[in-house]
Amino acid sequence: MENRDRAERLRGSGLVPTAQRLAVLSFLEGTKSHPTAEETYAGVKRRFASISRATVYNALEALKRAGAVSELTIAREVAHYDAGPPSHPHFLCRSCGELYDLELPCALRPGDEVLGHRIEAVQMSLYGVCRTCQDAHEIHS
Amino acid sequence: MENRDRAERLRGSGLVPTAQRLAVLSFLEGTKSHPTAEETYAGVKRRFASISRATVYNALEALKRAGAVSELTIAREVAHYDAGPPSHPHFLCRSCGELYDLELPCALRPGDEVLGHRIEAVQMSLYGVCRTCQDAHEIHS
DNA sequence: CTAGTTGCAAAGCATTTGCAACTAG
DNA sequence: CTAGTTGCAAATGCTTTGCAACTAG
Repeated sequence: MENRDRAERLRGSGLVPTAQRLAVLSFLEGTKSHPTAEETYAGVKRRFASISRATVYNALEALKRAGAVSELTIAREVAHYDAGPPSHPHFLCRSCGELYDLELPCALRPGDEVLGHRIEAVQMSLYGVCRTCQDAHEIHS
Repeated sequence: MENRDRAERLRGSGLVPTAQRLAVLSFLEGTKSHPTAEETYAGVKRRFASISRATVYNALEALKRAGAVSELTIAREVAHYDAGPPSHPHFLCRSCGELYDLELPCALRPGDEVLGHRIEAVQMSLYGVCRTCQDAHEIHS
């Protein structure tokens, strides 16, 4: 019953830990992909049939505020959400569309200050062709 | 008549240097802000009244392909465009919405390889409260 | 009560698409 | 001719909003 912990965490951030929010958070923590808001809606709806789209969007916003999830703006069309540790770089392959987590430290971190600006979140986004797609291409050539 | 140079540059990248594309490129090079596609459309339309929205979007896409401009996905809702040197970090203030260029070197650069993935573009996005807004807030407290 | 949340449907808006007309080679 | 571009209007699709009903304290 990890939900106890989740509820505590949210309460600690000043958020009412509603069933809907816990369902969203639990869904995001249970996946290693980086679901979009729509994917999150679809995924959560499977276990929580009555949840509405607006509520999922609200929950994502609230969880983001609470620091429980982070929003990736690496792709132009849609936001992706990540419940993992914040501030690691991401890599988006333009060939297959796969979104990778890179386990590298980032030079800048939330809490740092740059030129007087207070940093609360950092996103390092890398774009290119992933290893797998490069290999696949070699085979065909 | 810098447009000669621009045209050459585009041709070199395999792009037909149409008047519309040159107008878009020239507009972006002439501003230090980071216009959205809509702002670019509005700005270019002032000098090139007949240009259409779709053409501006097409041109931005083409210029991006050619490496003449880069697209910032720092904000969720809209793409911003930058004709400046690629790969410097950007800072978005959540209080005033201002988008700052940070004149810092980035550890990773296009052409590098990370874990086998070939990097073609890098975006370092920082979010928080800018110096100006922090100062303004202090005054009120 | 009061403030915060939910669910629904409708609206908003940035971006894309279909397509016919145009242009450069 | 042929491929690439343009301009227009309509469509798409993610996200937000308005609002009434519900809930916790």
